Amino acid sequence: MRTNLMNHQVEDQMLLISQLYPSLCTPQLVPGEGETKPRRRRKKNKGEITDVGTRKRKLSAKQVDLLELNFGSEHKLVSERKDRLASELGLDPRQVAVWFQNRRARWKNKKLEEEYSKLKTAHESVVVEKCRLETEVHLLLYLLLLLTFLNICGKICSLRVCVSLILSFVLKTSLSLN
Amino acid sequence: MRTNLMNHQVEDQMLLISQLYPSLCTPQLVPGEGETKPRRRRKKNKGEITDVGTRKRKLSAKQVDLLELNFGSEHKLVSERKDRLASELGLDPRQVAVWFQNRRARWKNKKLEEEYSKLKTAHESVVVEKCRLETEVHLLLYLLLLLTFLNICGKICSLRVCVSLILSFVLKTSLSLN
DNA sequence: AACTAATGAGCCGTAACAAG
DNA sequence: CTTGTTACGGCTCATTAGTT
Repeated sequence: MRTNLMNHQVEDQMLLISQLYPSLCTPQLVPGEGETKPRRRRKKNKGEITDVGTRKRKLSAKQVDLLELNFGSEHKLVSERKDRLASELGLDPRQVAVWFQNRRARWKNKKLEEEYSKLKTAHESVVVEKCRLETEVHLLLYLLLLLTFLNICGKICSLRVCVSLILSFVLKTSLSLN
Repeated sequence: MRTNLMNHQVEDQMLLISQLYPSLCTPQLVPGEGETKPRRRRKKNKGEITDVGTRKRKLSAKQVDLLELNFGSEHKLVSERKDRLASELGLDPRQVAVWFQNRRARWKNKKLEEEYSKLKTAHESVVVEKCRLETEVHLLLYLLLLLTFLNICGKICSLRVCVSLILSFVLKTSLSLN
């Protein structure tokens, strides 16, 4: 709750104040008075010296709105539209052109930022999927190993069965021969 | 930042400004009476673009070099160093502070760009690896299928061998019994 | 001690300009 | 026009210092 509440409409009042009490705006230039205690309660309007020279450096919200509207429909600016806008807004055509230039630059930067965040999310999702695939590969390798092992075991068992069968056959025949 | 304040004063303060920063004072600021909005150094359409002596809007290469040197050693700026730099460069301390602020902003943007390109390369490599893993998964699935098939075939063959063995055994015994 | 206003410094957004 | 640079206004935060 400070001077930041004083916005566009208050500027004129501040201007009036600064005109009525010009000494308030230049306290540092005359610091020799009242050195005893009154250090506090210096003019609080120090931040916005909306003097005659500095008036309206920033465009008003209404002007910006209209400019944004026009920018939304078309980023480029032909001189015809520029002049029309300038007269509508009460601005210098040069100011309108500069505003559009800066706006385009800002838009470009914002675009880049968007690209960055998009790329970031895409990257993260791809990383997640890569991890998933890695675990899948590990699982599949394990399965492959297991299956091979089982295959070998099966072969061994089959071999054992065959061997036992052959042995029993041989035994039986030798016994029967005896 | 009292000088910042004085920058916003009315015409009677302009004398002070010009005394403090004669090289920076733009002459069109002094007669700032009829200008409604555009207060700032504005004179591009005036005939006296050629008074280079009073202009000096851009810092000289030498000044920028020294500033860059100092920025390289330390991005932050304590008031002591700021004042020293300002006196060394013949600049307003406010200008030095502003320059460092802008330089930090530029550095930040550059950093972001670097981050972007780094992220991009990382993203691309991860995408490549993901594709590799996908083909690997496909290959492993194929191998798994093949091995399972071979396993089944092997079992069938083993079964056939066993059956033939058993059959021959039965035949032999029956023959020997006969 | 708690409260509160003033102040200083930093960051952000942006106007204006300059150079290319 | 685009890109880069200088400067300013507004905001936040931490610190300081007068008031209660």
